[in-house]
Amino acid sequence: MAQISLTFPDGNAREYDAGVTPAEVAASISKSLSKKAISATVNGAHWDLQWPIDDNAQVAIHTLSDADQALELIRHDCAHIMARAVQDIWPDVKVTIGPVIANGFYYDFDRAEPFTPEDLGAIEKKMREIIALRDPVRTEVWARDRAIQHYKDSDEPYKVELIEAIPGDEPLRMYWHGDWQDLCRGPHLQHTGQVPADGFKLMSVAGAYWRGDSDRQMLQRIYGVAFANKGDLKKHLTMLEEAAKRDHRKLGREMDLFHFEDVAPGSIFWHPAGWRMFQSLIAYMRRRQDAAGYVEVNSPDIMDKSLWETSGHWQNYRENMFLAETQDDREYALKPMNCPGHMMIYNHGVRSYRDLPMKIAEFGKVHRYEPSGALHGLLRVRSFTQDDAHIYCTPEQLADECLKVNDLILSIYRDFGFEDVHVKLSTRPENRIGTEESWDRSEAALQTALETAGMSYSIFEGEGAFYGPKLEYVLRDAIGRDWQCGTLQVDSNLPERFKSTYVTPEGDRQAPVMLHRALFGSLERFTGILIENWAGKLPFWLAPRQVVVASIISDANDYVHDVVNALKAAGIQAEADIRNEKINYKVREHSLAKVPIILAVGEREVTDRTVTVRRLGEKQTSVTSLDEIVSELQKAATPPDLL
RNA sequence: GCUGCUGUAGCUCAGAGGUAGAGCACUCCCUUGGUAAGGGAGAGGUCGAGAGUUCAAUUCUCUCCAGCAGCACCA
Repeated sequence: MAQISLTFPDGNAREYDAGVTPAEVAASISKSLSKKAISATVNGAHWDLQWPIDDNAQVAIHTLSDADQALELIRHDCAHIMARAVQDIWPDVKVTIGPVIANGFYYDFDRAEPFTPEDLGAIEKKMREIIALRDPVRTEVWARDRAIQHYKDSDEPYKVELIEAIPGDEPLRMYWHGDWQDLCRGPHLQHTGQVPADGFKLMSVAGAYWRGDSDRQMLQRIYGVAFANKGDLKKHLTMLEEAAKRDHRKLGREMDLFHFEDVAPGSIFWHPAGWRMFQSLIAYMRRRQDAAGYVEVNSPDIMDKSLWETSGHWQNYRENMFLAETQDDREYALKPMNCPGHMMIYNHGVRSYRDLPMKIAEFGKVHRYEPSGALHGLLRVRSFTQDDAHIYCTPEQLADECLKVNDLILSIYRDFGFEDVHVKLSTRPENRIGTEESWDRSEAALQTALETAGMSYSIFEGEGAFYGPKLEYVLRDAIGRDWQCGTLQVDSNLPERFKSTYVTPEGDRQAPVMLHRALFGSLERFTGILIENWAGKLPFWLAPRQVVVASIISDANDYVHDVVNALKAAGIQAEADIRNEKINYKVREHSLAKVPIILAVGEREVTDRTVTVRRLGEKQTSVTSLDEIVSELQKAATPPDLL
């Protein structure tokens, strides 16, 4: 038998027979390693302990203390153990697929009756029994035909379909533990007992389409989370609780920011405090765009169908547009996008190369009939306000304009405390319009902007819009969640459809290049993200309510109004609370409403012209003169771009 | 849109085939209290909408509407 040389992480090499498995290698090193081993890395590939190694290789044996490999295997084995548990309890359930996902795993099943929350408990119990069996995991490579026949015999139609969808006739890998068997790429753990019995939890069951296709069978998906130990699981569950506490729908109610009604699903009723915050965002963005050379416009909300036919929206998105019925014979639609309106503004009159770049911005409210199941608080609504702008420029200006947008986005996100920003670059899809040269130019402009700015980005091949490539800006919030907000898209479609031109220095007419960009994206959505990011405790300049001045005794009520007036005169949002309640009561109520500053005034403060300051989250109070607190809060109320 | 679950007072929730209850919030009275709920009284609900079964439906059945979780979608 041929000899091969395996090199270990410490640099030492040893000779083995070709076809040796990592399990045998581990055994040759030590008995304890052989017991603890879970998998290996062979020449960079994650390798099952049972897979043979045929050539010289770099080999590392993993144990449960190698977090990356361990978590992947624990989660993957959990999915299989769950499927086995389900088929143990309900033998007629059909299995499909069960991959590893962030923090855990899922498995999709086909079963006529729905799984109930009680069922999840029973499945968990059965899983722990399987783990306790410490069943060895076994794997074999089967010919494709044999595998198909096997699944036909065992009446697992989904597995048959999966195999038939795998191209070529490469052999397939089968796995077993106990009598239970699944088709799987692997790798897997050594035995079921390596899954920590107290490190996983089944979370929920929900519908999911077979193969992600909404035209196909709806399956039942059971989600679970799994970690290396009980402590990590608990940490994760605590994080979920923390996220639930930050839910902007809950905070929106508690802080009295907005609400929804059945008569307008997906549309927001903004209350005074929420609307103030919303308007602060618009005011901020208006200043930033003004400074960056944008001009603001406003285009009609309802326009004739013919405009939407010209833009192409009618053909592509008619199902998702709100239509307006009127007494005349014309058909109108509520705008789902601002761009066609901006095209009309651009096209009104003759544009010269001297006018470019022309940056048209609008805080336009767009309406889209989103599928009912997609609606979610402020994050996915049917009518929302975009901080939308379109940049018309020459091909030569394109790269520079992309860079400018990128810089503006980053600078703005930084003002909101978002430093961790990732970009997704989506390139030309199969189904597209425009010349290869214009795609080359557009993609290069976006990529160059990212490179020049030193951005972290990933490329999504073929994911671009049919009219041009796009960037999507993803920011990470205070508890590590990612939110897609800004977007920058190059468009060679609309200028053509609307026959837009500019006069070149030579006196010719040429089509401008057009950029679509939104920085917050949807103002409504961004507001929701900010609420969740700050858990409702927004920075003072953005806080929906800033100051409550509360009287301790009714004799201080007049002075309360003096203080409120002084604050208001300084541009601070202040309210009086002179209700016939004790100060404890007032402090509790305003603290729960997350008002950042409570100023309490009683007999002493009236006499001394002072206030007692209580800051949200602090128990300690301090006494300050009225003048001092006004100037301090005035500074705190200044938006970051005006500091 | 699809699968499952849910819908009772402004909010959080209990309840039962014989037309409803709690706490908080609200109104009034007493209380003027120094930093997370002072006391008392009162008002408030076609039990999401419609239809069916029944002597009787808020409760059971169906349809619709809305919400929640996920999937699909997101110009």
